[in-house]
Amino acid sequence: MSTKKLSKKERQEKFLKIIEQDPFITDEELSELFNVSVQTIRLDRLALNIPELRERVKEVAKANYKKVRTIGETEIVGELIDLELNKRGISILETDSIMVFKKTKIVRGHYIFAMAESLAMAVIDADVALTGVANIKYRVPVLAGQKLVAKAEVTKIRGNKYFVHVKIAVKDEQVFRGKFILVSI
Amino acid sequence: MSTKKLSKKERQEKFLKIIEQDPFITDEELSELFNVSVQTIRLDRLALNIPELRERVKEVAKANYKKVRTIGETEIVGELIDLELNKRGISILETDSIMVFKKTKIVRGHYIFAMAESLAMAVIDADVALTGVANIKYRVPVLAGQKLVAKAEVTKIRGNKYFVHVKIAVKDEQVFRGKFILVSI
DNA sequence: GTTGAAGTTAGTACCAGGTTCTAATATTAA
DNA sequence: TTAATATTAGAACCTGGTACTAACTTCAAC
Repeated sequence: MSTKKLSKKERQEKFLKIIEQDPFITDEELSELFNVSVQTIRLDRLALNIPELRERVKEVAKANYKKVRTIGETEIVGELIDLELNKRGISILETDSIMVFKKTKIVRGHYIFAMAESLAMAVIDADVALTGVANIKYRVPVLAGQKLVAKAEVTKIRGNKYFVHVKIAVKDEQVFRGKFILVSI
Repeated sequence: MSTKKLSKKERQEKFLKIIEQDPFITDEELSELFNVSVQTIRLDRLALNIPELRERVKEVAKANYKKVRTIGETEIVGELIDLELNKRGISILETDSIMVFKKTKIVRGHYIFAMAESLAMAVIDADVALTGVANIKYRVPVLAGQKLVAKAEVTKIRGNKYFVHVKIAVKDEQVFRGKFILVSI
């Protein structure tokens, strides 16, 4: 309830910021905030092409629901396209802008790591596996939008220890390599 | 629209799974799916304590709104609680159930890796840094709910290369250690 | 000061996806 | 067959809107 009234322009500029910052705000709350009628808020939303509360909430929910399912819940980061158990496997991952550092647009290392690690896990024929040791090297920065191709190869199996090499490339350029020792439990 | 009718019990068991898998489904769609009336669906929701569609969507949105800000957008995974640039840093991360493998409830390696890597990056006094090489070891599995404390130490600086050791512990038990070589650009 | 356009407010009818309640009808088990 | 359980139906109400019409305020320009 800011007491002084802003001009239409000022209000609409602030509007955008507020909505971005808090998509969960109702028209009524906004009308109190700006000290204008609900109808004015709705005209503003119309002018600024901002969907109603419920649609905004749904957008946030859906956008993030996907994300949880890619780096959170699914058992593999990237898409498995070939697999020969205990021998080799290939997965691909389309990088996008949510994976990057804002400043540099370079894909954050842990996405690449997650891709490699989960492929290494998929490729070994064990019910449950844990990464024991990993030795990795990033060679070239990856930019948003580039398609990563990961190839994993099982090099040695000793008891419940699996030695897996993973190489990730963009086109023909290797951007990452890592050696993993996985332990099945 | 499964043609055969299930018993109340069977229906309610399936109900839970469906809602978990797709929180965006309306009562009407559910009623068609189960071949019962909308009222029955509502009684089921009441019995199972499942909130209405809009509340479910809001929950997903809110839960993930936070998460995007931790593993998606912010530059550091975990909470930075102490920092001496170019020397050392400490961060903490409360693990939760979305970070785990479903089967084992063990925290997925890349969360731990992301925590370590981002702390290593935070601790060096460079505008932008990339991980060049990392040498890591997971020692003990981490379970959901455990609080991770990461300590990073800069051991050497040579030109634009920074050598950082990161140790992560749960209480007094070390669960992870890693050596990172970061390159500033 | 008057006028006209832009900006704001008010009100009505309607919608989805519900809640809460009462009451009637089906199904099933004893 | 009957009692209990499960299911369906319907009415009134709710939130947070859309879409539309109409009126009222401001304020700048003449």
